Amino acid sequence: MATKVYIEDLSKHAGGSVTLQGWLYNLRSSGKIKFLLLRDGTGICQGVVVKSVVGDEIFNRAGEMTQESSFKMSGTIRAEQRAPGGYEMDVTNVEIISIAKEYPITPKEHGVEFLADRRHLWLRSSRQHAIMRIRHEIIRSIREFFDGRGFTLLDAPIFTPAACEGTSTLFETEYFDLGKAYLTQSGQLYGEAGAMALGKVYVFGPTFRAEKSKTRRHLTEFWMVEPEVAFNDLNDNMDLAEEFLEHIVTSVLKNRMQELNALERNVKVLEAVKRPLPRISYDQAVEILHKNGVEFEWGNDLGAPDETVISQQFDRPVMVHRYPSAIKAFYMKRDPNNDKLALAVDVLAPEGYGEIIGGSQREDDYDVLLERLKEHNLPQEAFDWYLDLRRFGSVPHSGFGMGIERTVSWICGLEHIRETIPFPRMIYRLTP
RNA sequence: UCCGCGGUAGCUCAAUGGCAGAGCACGUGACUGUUAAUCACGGGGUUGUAGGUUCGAGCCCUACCCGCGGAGCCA
Repeated sequence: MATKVYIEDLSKHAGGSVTLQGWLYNLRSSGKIKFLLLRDGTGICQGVVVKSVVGDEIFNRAGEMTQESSFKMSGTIRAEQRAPGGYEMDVTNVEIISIAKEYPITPKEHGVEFLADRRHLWLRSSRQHAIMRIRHEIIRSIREFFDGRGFTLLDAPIFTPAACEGTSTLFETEYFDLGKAYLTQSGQLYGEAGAMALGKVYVFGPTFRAEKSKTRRHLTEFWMVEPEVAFNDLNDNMDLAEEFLEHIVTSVLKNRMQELNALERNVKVLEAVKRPLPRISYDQAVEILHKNGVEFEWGNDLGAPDETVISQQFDRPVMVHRYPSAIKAFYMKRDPNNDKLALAVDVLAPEGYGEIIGGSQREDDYDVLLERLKEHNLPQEAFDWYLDLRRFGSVPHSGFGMGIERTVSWICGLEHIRETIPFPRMIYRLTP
């Protein structure tokens, strides 16, 4: 048996004799010559099986395989201009591992429900493969960004005793003798505790929202990365966010161009993501809406169609800051120059992908924060530990949260968020 | 929760109230350069469920089930 190699490393083995292991992506036959497309998770390579070269037994064996049968093929690697990957194999031997039953996902069109029901198989398709590789690159670059800047990863709990923004959107479960527990909808409050301990932290994990949303932008379970930095004000926070986004997009362009091409993504849009990102106030955003003929009343939150209109004015993500405090969370600090505004910032992705980042400078004054809790009718006991952060050496601090799946959706240019995560959880989907 | 669209072969979809169809997939055969290969032949159906109108319903009506998209909410 020749050396076992992966398809992504084939360029190092040109002219060499190797073995590939994988699954049959497709088979084309022309009488005395067969073309086997082997998929191994790193790429797809075509093996050319010629009857007069391998003999009847191996030739017929190759023809027995069905789509997604697992097998090994050995032979010589040759540069081939016609091959999508640049190389193909002149096969000398084929070894079947397992013949697949009739595979439901053919290289033709399928409907959404059909594919979603077979998500565990759908992941094998080249398009899903490309998305998962880009998702991984995004996550890798996120960790690289923070790890390279002195941040400490702080894992927040998933079971929480109370809501951080009200209970209506929380998944609830029984927790032994301690009553109800909720699945976290954000690790932020714990991130703030971490920032007071370690200065610069990031929380990275799954979050849960029981919103009955049924759109292409919503999951009930999604991943969020949430940096929190002591002594950062709102401007520092925006500086961090734009440097962060630039780093992620640059990394994907550098390391996953092949996958972006497989998705037919227009990379010009991504190449434009360079600092500085435009920063506009909520007031300016409202002006833009009015100029574009959108009826919008100051004080309302921006809806998805409003965000699209605003983002279409720019060629890169846009930061909208200083929203009306009435529509923002209790922990956001008010603007000292205008009590009606919160020191909040949302980053809107281009092309109508909407909000991918939401953040703020946090309220650091004990008395003000206590007042906000009361205004929002939140139970003070549940937040006593959080108030401690203001009792014992409170400092200005800021942070933001970025939704991984919306970011993947935008960078990949996808129609629907369900393709951005291996096994999506949505209001009407819990399987597979 | 509300609004809109849809459900016909394994898949994607056609079918003026009048014989249930095509492409792909699958099976058999042909083919030494195929790229979602091509060509020939073949097997494949309780038209989402229940009722109603009609000489006759995939098509019209009622209810329900399921799916998709959007709004609100949010990342």
